[in-house]
Amino acid sequence: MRKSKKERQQLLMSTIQDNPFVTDEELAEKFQVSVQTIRLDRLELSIPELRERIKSVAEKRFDDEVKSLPIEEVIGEIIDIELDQNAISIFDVKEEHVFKRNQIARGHHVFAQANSLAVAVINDELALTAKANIQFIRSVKLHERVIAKAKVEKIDEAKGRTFVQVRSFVNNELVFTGDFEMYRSNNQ
Amino acid sequence: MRKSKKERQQLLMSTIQDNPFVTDEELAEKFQVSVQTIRLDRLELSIPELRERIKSVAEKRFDDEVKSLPIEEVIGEIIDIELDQNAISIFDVKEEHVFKRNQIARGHHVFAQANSLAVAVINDELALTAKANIQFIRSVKLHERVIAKAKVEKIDEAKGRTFVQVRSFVNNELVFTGDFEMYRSNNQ
DNA sequence: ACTACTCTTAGTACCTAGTCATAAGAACTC
DNA sequence: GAGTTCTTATGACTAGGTACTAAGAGTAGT
Repeated sequence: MRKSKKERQQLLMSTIQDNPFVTDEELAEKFQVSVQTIRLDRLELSIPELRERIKSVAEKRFDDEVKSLPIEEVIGEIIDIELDQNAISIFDVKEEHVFKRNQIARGHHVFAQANSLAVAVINDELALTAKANIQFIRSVKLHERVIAKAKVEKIDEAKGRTFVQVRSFVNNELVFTGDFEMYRSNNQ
Repeated sequence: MRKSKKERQQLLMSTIQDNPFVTDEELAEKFQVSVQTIRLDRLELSIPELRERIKSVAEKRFDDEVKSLPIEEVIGEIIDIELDQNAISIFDVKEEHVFKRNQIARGHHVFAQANSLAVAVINDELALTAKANIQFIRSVKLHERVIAKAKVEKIDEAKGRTFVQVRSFVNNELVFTGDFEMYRSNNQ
């Protein structure tokens, strides 16, 4: 037997939701009603026509592409630096940095902030990370501001190594520490 | 003066490439030719009509979504996984991952691949990194393909910790190792 | 100068997947 | 049986095309 109007419209919504590429004709066939009925339904439910639906899917994809490019680029903003001594950077945790399920920042973003600060503090053309010993003390959540402080512990000119300690805080609470052993580029 | 046919078709290609949402009429206006000429050009260049272009953009987005839902949270692409045992992912180093000056991959990308593989291999709602001991053995360069292999070393049910070792290779050469101590979410 | 050829433009018929408006029949509810 | 809602049909119109035919403009070869 054919469904009631309400039932049909409910199903119509979810059908289009998970397949926006379906035409009115296909829907009419599916629900055993006329094409006109489907169109009335869409009108009542404010569901745009096939072509508009496809277009908006395509546009969203375009937006996403523009958005996801610069994410990897910036790993915190350096607000203070004294080369070969210390440096401070801030990093605001946004939607794109957290696990969706629990809003906890993914470890590699917190690491990336610390690591790139360790690279920046070194007064050299370019430093590379050789080793790191890191510890995540407590998880960082969405919208928290992480302040990373790097301190150069020791410079071994002979071996071309520099040891940097980075501590990251949220509201003065320690959330991460890392001891980095860095190559100096002249030794690379 | 108006461009030659070849020039116009070259430009037409790139114009549509970076904005598939442009109509023949807009193109005709842009190149100061008739709509029919644009259509002949598209025919010669095998460029589909606006609606087909939009549709294919939308479809690609859909494909991506299906593909990227389970993997999205992982840096690099997982190609093999046995939960609580081992996993393998590949990560191609592109322009956006390297220092411009020397084409060497930034450490945090290599770390991110290893770290997220360590998260993925754990058979649990969600794992978090507690500690990590990492070593960059040799630098990874632009266009190299990093293959990370994660191995679960020990599961401490009582403490809710899992120990994972990750080794990353480029052409069978070890470039990175990391020992990760992971929280299990039930203990979080 | 005439022919041959490419390039461009115009026009017609047709298509899909719709919109909007009007009308009328069918099915329920009071 | 009347009133209301729901469904279907019909006609006119739209965007953004395809496919095809036809004709004029410009250039090159002989």
